[in-house]
Amino acid sequence: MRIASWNVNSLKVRLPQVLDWLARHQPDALCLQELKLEDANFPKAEIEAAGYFAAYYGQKTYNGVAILSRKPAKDVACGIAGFEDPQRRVISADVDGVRLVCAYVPNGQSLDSDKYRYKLGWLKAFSAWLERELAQHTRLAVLGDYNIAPEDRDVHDPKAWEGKVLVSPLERDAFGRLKALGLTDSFRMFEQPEKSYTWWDYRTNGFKRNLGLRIDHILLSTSLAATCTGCTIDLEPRRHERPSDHAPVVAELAT
DNA sequence: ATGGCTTGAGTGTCAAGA
Repeated sequence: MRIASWNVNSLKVRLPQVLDWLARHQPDALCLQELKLEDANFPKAEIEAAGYFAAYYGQKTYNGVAILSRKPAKDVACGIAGFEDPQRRVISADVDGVRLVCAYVPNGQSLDSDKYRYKLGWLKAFSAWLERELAQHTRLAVLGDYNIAPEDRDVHDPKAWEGKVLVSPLERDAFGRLKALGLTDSFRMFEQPEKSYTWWDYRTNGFKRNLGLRIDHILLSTSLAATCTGCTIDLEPRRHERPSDHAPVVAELAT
C-alpha cells in the first residue's frame, strides 16, 4: 500500500498537477492540505474521472483537507472530536483497513503571535485526540503538514531559524509528544540524503538553493511502522511551473 | 532590507503562508 501527503497550496491552481501525480504514482491514498476552496467547489468529477474517491473538508480561502483513495473511504470524520475549531484542518477515514488522519497543523506566524498560542493549543488537543484514536485503531497513520521541523537536521540553516516559528522548543516538544504516543516518523526509519526538505520559500528562490525545511511528515502507529518499507520525498513536482511550495511525501507499506 | 513570492478576495491592496 502506498500512502502520500501533499500540501498543494490551492487545489484549484494545482489540480492539473495533482491529477498528473496520481496518474504517475498510483497511490492507494493521497492526503491533501490547503485546498483553499469550499466543498461546493471541490473538483469531485475530475478526481473521480482519475479513478479516485474523495472525502473532503474545505472552507473558503484558507485551510481545507482531503483524502483521495483508490478504494472508498469508510467512517469519514471531520475535525478533532471535542475541539471546537472554525478552521478546517483535519479529516480522517478508513482506507483498506488503515485509519488515515490527514492534518494541516497551524503555522503559528511568530512566537509572540496569538496564532502561535492557537497552534500550541491546537497541538495539545490533537495529541489528546490521537491518543484516543490510537486506542481504537491499531493500524493508524497521521499524514500532513505539521508545520514543525522536528530537529536541526530538518532545517537548512538552524542558526538563522533560531527564535522563529516551526522550530521552537515548544513546537518540537509537541512533536515529541506525538511520538511518545507510539507514532514513528517514517522518514527517519530509513537512511536518507542529507538536507532532505519538504518546503522551500517561494521568495528566496529557496528550492534552487535547497534552502528548505522538513515540515511535512507521515507518522505511523507501531503495528503500521512494522510494515513500512520506505519513505521518500518526491522533489519532481516542486520543479514544475507554478509549483506548490511543498513537495509530496510518500510511504510504502507492505500490506 | 521585518524584504524577496504565491494565493484568494475582489479591482485597492490586503491577509496569510512558513
